[in-house]
Amino acid sequence: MNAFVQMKPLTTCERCSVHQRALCGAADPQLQAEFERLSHIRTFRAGETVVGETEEAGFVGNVVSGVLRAQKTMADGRQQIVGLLMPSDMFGRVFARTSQVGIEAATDATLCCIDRHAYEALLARHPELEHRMLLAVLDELDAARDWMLLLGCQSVPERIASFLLILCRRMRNRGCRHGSADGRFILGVPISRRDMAAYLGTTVETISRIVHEMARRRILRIIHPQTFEVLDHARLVDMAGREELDLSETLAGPPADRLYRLPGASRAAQPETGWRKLAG
Amino acid sequence: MNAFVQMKPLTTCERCSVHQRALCGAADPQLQAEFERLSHIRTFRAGETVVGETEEAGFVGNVVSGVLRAQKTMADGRQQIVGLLMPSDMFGRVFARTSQVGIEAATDATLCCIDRHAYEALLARHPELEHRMLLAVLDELDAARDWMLLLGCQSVPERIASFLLILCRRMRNRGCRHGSADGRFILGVPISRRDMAAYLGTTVETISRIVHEMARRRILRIIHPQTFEVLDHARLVDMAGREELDLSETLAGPPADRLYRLPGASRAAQPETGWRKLAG
DNA sequence: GCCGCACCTTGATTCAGGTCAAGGCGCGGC
DNA sequence: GCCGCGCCTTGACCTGAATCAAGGTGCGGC
Repeated sequence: MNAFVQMKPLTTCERCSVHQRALCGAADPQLQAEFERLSHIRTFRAGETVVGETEEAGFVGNVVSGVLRAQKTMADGRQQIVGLLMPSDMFGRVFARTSQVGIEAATDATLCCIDRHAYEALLARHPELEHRMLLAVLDELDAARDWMLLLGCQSVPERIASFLLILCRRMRNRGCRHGSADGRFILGVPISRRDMAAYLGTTVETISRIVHEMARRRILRIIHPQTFEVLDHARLVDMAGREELDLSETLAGPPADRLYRLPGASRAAQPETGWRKLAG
Repeated sequence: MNAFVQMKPLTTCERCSVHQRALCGAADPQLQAEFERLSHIRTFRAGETVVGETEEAGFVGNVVSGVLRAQKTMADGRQQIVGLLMPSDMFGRVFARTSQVGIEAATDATLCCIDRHAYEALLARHPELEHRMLLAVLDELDAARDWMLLLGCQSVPERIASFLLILCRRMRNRGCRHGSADGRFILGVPISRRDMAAYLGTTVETISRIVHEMARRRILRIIHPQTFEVLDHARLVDMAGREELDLSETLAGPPADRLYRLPGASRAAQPETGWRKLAG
């Protein structure tokens, strides 16, 4: 495409940092104009509630910057974070009064919001948009099931390693090839220990202990409570006990067409405990 | 509608027991004819694999009878069941080579199968079908997140009580007002202890202990390892620690517009242990 | 009937990780 | 600077549930 074609000034949406990744970015010009007209930017401070768990949200939207947590709370206050929403991720529940998932800002955040009913109408008028939405929701469902495996089967050290690897992958997928320019891999964790605990189904104390043990073993270095340097990626993968989280091929070059190994022989094998198997 | 209108003989699909509940049942006549032409019935014996976890499934479909388990397996053999599929539920993953979820028959099962690509083509040609699919997948996502709360926050006794309440609800939703005619509530658990353990993120031994303890406390009666009589529904709800699983209103009559209580004061409250709080 | 197998139960023991308690650290406000 | 608060860390201790180890039970096959 010729550069001169773009002489026309960019619209607000076209200048949006997540426009390329979000659903709205794939829309045709007419639909984009509708998005432009219907959506508006809202900002939230860390800790503010975007959508209460039990309230009917009037709007849905996309994260433009910052991180949201999607969480569920039990009557006695126990909480589980069921998803971390990063820039370009959708939030909110269409076609239902409520999904019983609350949305809060985990960091200061900028959101692109759109009235829920207006968005539903848009989906009804634009099957291709609804199709892309279906693909996105199917991916979310896959991710949720993956997290069920983590919560149901993995030890806490394995969960922490898996979480860090997923953060690594997300960073890489968003184009940050390394966290730092000099080839070291700096990993920023965008949430507090408390949120990590609520996401991983554990406690802040246990996370602190395990992260420090990982530092003692030179798997990572703690630069700051929320900033690590990954020193030994291979052992991090080992620790996660889940080869599909291995990123080595994306570090080394383009991914080979992956070969998935068969499940282990025993149907009810026990975990080789995180620490025990990594003699150290 | 007049009975005479139905003089025309029913098609195979129209005679299908899940036709009313499944996606295909909502289709217009022309689309239904396509379903009729493209789908075929397959049967599986308990334990057989419908779709391997790592293989590309050529087909998707609906459960007609029996129960399937959707599961994920780690390299060392640990397994997590991420969903139980009952009659009228969909299985399989459209628009992806694989979703890393295996499907196995938990009981003998009859499935209505359709070629995946044919189904995708159908979705592309029929936006109203795709819309209904989106609604179904959104519901599945809600359910998956609910299960994440169970796995991440609840004690094993709470999980078991929640599971039994969910089974009660499903039975009721499918129109079985009581499990038995004489007003007693008989609950058939359609899966083995092993599958319950893999679904609830625990072990068969722990399930056995807790179920028997529940029997000792007269919360339920064990008629058979997979058949219980629910004796004390209220204490079962208490034990689950999750009021939204309460079915009393559906037992008593039409649901009142539910009032959801606010989350507890403390953000990191601890569970009152299943047994302790039910002094017994 | 009897065997063999899969599934379930029960008891003893262990241990991962939660709980409780006590600081440390960093940072914003005054 | 100094205070106070929120967040993180660390240690001691406890316990819920996993693990290990026997049996029991029911059922299909022969």
